[in-house]
Amino acid sequence: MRMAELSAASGVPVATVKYYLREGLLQPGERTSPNQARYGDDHVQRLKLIRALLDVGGLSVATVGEVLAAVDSHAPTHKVLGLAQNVLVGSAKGVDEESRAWALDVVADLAARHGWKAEPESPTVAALVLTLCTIRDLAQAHDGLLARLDDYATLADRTAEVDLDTVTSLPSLDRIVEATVIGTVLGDRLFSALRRLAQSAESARRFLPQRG
Amino acid sequence: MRMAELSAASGVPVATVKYYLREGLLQPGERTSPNQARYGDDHVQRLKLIRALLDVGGLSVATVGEVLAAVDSHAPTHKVLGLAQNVLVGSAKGVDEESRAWALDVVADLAARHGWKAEPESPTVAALVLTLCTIRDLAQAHDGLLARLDDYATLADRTAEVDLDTVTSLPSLDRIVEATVIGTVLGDRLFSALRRLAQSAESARRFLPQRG
DNA sequence: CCGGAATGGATAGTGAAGCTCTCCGTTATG
DNA sequence: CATAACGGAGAGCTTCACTATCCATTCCGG
Repeated sequence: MRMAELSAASGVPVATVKYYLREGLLQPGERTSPNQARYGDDHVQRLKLIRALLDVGGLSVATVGEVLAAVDSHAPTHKVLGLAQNVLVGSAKGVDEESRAWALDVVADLAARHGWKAEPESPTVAALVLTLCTIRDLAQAHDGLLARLDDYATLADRTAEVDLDTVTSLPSLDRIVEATVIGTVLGDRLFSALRRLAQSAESARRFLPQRG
Repeated sequence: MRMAELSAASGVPVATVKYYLREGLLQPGERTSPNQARYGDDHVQRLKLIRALLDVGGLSVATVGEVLAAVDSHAPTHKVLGLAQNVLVGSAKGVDEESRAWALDVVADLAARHGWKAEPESPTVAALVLTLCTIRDLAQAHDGLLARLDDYATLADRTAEVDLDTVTSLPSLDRIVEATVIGTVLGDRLFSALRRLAQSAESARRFLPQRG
């Protein structure tokens, strides 16, 4: 398969494929001459994954590069997931030390109650801290939301169980990390859409007059 | 409060405040002269909300403008939430008709089983359709994930109940829509971080050797 | 085996987004 | 009354994700 065919098979323009090659998102094809290369089905698959992470997952090209590099290097799964979480974080800038300490405390408590391991340096914890600080600063639904953190955490536990069931039901252990990345990034989008539909229905159930 | 103080109080640079004024995200201050204005605490609050939606929520300036306009116009809550969902959608371009029909079918079934109302034109359904089509196209965890859609939907129902509990526990009905927006946008980030931590713990529980 | 098309690779350019800078004439302030 | 800050408008800047143009080399149909 050559460039034009790869482009046709994946739906990604030739110029864009070249760009992904330059950025290291896509591994170079197998050389057949000093300046010719051949591509395979795995390149098509990889391109689809890249587009999914970019378009649906909303990751940046740089983040996709890091995630894919981690996937290819057979890094531990949790590390890859942490990188995928980088969607939003950017180092939690602009949070003052007092808020940060408070949030870390909240997270530590929560983690202890739910048997989680919350390392303060992980991107996930950073994201959580930033979100908690922002909620606190906005103050609107502050205590109400914090009082229900445990409820959310319990639901997160259940969701994670389903996530792991999904992943472990996969046949090929080879692409399991890749599938986990897909599940994580697209799973977030999926769940947030489902949650919105459920909110709508629940809201109607509570506030609209009963019929029937 | 004048421009410089507003900037100091909110942590947003003067030039950026002016930019948000131009874009209509922030309502103009109260005029004290033909070309002087005064700002209040609500402007500070609004600026914090804008930054939260931009930085943590990841919405675009244009989307924030639409969401805030909807909030200010006392539009129905579900409409405001639909707008906030626009984070990712962009019209679900590039999905062929067959995939689209399949996904709509899946969503309709799911909605029927869970008592949801899924209008095909809503941004939420569009987001769901795009995500489902992408998952199907990637094929990796395809059937495994689809087989567990109902599980996720059930968890989404539970989450929505907690969401509604949080919102209805608020005292001031005035800012309830605003609080709902915050809860929705930041709630997604919050839940996804919790889910990641829970996944990590669950993964360790299943795959690491027991200790103790 | 020859000539036009396609290829890999490099460099430069494009357009959108989100600010940021500079001016300007006016107005508050010590 | 000087000077600093103000509101407002426009242009400029930077980053990001592509996209377009070149070029020398290589493939491929006749």
